[in-house]
Amino acid sequence: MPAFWLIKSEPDVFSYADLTQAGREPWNGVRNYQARNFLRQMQEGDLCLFYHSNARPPGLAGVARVVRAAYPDDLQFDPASEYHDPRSGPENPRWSMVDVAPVLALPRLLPLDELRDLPAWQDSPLTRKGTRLSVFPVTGEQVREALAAVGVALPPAGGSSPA
DNA sequence: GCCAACGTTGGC
DNA sequence: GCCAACGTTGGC
Repeated sequence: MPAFWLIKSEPDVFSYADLTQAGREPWNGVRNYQARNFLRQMQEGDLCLFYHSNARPPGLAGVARVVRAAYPDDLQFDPASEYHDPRSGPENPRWSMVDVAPVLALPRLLPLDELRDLPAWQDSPLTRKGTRLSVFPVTGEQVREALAAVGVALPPAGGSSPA
């Protein structure tokens, strides 16, 4: 039974369309412990709602799938990277990443404003004021409601099974 | 271990 | 571009 997550990205930096084009992408650069801990819980096959933050409007753009579970984020070792962490070394990697692949582009962006109106989204790090967490779990009901709002169903690619 | 200063996130 | 909220850093 796959779990469900939400991952944020600024579309100016990396959009869902970019993921579609890339086919697969390491989800690197996460430098927050709570988000990292969620990354480490991800399993291959888990589905991720792909959220566009710092966008107009912000909202859900697509669904992605975890295609590789957590492994060390290579950018932390790269002095030239803005994500370099001098406290981290190959023997004591501090930061993790997963690989994700596109599953489904939503037929239209589902804006944050509409998400706020959905019953299952009343209590979420996304809609809670002041929360900036960029990776967190969502419920199956949240996924179902969000997809229903744009007229699509849970993609079978995630391995969702009937009850 | 406290806490002020600072940096970042992200909606507006 | 503004700014509220929050995480991290570092002096003590």
